[in-house]
Amino acid sequence: MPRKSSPVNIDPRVKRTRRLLRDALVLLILKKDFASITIKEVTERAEVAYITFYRHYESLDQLLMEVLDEGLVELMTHIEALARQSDPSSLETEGRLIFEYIEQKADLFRILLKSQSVTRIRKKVVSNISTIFQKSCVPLERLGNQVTINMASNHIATSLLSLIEWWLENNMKPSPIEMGKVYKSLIIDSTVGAVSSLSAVAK
Amino acid sequence: MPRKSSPVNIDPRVKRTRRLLRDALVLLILKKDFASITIKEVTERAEVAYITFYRHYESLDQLLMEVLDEGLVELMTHIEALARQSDPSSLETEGRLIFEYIEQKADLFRILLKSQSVTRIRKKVVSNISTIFQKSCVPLERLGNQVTINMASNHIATSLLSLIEWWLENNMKPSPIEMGKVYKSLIIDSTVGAVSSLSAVAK
DNA sequence: ACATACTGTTACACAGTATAACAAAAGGAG
DNA sequence: CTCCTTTTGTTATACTGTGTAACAGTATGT
Repeated sequence: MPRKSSPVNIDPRVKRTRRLLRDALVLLILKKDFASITIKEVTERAEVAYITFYRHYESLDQLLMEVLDEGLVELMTHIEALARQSDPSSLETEGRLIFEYIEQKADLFRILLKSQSVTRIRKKVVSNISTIFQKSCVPLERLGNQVTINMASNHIATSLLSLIEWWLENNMKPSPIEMGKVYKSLIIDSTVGAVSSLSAVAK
Repeated sequence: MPRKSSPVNIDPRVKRTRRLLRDALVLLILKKDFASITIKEVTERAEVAYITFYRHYESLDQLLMEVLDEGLVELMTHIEALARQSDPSSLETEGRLIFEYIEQKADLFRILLKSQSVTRIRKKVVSNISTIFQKSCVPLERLGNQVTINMASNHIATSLLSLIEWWLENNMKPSPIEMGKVYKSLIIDSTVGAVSSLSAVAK
């Protein structure tokens, strides 16, 4: 296993090999089911020796994680930045920007959602998005108890993922502008409204 | 492959073997990840010969499908029956009954949700629930266009699944009575409200 | 140009899949 | 109960993919 972190300068051969492996995996996932992909296939497509795979990764899962983390970090900072400016009047715009971003990176998202086969990844994504909304969605903090808030942010995260999945399967048919309205209405406003009504009953 | 359908009388040996294999798989799934389960393990736990597996199933996936279909048919008829009597005033009761049912069959549901690893199964479940709500949820039929209705029923189905998943992971902590309120407020009322507001804008 | 680090080739042990042939046991019809 | 059919068990085998090892070859940077 070549060293990776200590010196900031990574051997260009290592960089190249890892890029080849990541790209090969991406191409394969877009063509077939992740579960049916073998290490041999990846190394052949990447045109590196079979054993070279093991010199960088322990399993295909780990390689997949790296691929997704690459894009996921980017997505998260993007969504987080959008959520930070949670001006209620601009929620529709926030939604539009999310779906425009997805439109750009459609390939990555198809892979990410296909890879829900690997349940851990879905949970990680849900957990990340959930935390973001829990921190930034101001109205939720005031209303309701902790359990309700956990439930609500989990609801927002999973609903958003499902909506994205549905949208990609429908070939991104309603435009991002329309989806922005849907996002505001179906995901955010709905949830905030439900939490407040649930909390009102609790009092 | 022993014949199964033509005569209503199934050989008792076949019945026994298939039951042993199903039970063995269920026990194993509750203990470890489905992806790491081998056919050899299943046959050993079931105390049948290795090759006997292939005399009844083509793959572990197929066996898993049979196990889930068994319980899924039951769940679907249950939810459908509840949704049929969609008296708006009894939505809370409908929700309570769903979560009470899940409480009873917790093991089956843990397996079902763990098996989302097999993406096909999640899609099947979502599609089934989605269709049920699309048919029975009267308010949605009047409001909005077909795309919106598809999206909304998909939203209801995935949200319900996610909520069930969250509830099981939280050791079924808020009582079914509380979850009934959540179901009405967060899943149904929210969605209906959102659809009507989206449709109003469209006009 | 030289030591270092990475990559490629070949070989091997191992586990799981999938099939085949034959023997043994259990079920059903007369 | 007996006989024929069907199912199950045993053993053997080919195949594929995993994961590791040793050694030779190639690229990197100082």
